[in-house]
Amino acid sequence: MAGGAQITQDEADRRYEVFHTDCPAREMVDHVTSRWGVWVLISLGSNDLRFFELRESIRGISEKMLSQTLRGLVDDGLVWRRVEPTNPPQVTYGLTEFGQEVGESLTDLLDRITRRLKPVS
Amino acid sequence: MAGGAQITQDEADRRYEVFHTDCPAREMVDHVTSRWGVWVLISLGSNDLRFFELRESIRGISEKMLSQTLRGLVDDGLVWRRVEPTNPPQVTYGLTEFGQEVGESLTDLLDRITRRLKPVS
DNA sequence: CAGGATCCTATCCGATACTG
DNA sequence: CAGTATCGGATAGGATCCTG
Repeated sequence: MAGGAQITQDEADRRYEVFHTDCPAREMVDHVTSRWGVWVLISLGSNDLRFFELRESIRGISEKMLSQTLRGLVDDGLVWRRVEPTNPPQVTYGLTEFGQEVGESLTDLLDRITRRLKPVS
Repeated sequence: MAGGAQITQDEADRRYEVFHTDCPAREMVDHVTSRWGVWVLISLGSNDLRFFELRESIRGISEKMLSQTLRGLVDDGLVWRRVEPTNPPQVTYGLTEFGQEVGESLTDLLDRITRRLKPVS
């Protein structure tokens, strides 16, 4: 901070809106950064996955929370859902364009943290 | 996904570790993406702030959650805390180097979401 | 396989009151 | 100003059982 962050009043105003309780962006961020949403979005970043694949890749998640989280992300337009009417049924999830954008940020966040925590590895 | 994400087995293995329940990186991500942690880190990204400035800039946060969140972030090494022994006392918070890295990712995430939600503004 | 429904517990979190 | 302490309600989330 020493240098002093120079921002215009306009930028400050825009930023301030975001912190308002009923700001739609804030709500979306809260969804995206929810306990399990983060990991679903990161998981789907590298591959489309089926329900059980997600459950197995995200250690510790319950089926209830996985389906609940997925439903929320689909509603938010971050994740798509494709049902194959086979027997047994197959349901695949993947990221929409928006979801990919968001997922990249989250993966970047994870990478930065991982790098810090394991300097040598 | 259309292009197909090519990752090596090594990369896949490394990524997999992260999803393990007791992975330290995962715990850190959970802290960072906590309900209020996100907004504290983003707020401090542009300026060091005092307690009441944070409380006022993050609409809807209670004093309890603010101090609790700050304590956690300080413990994690993301935020520093400076006490001026004046009367009345002044306490200032700011981002450590690590906190700045993380904050940048979060700000980037917020920007992407904001841009999506207001295509024209 | 992919979930929905139910029950129940842990915790989050806000409101309020109090302290240095 | 910058917190802490306590209480109680809301909600997240796990376990289990059940279904198409």
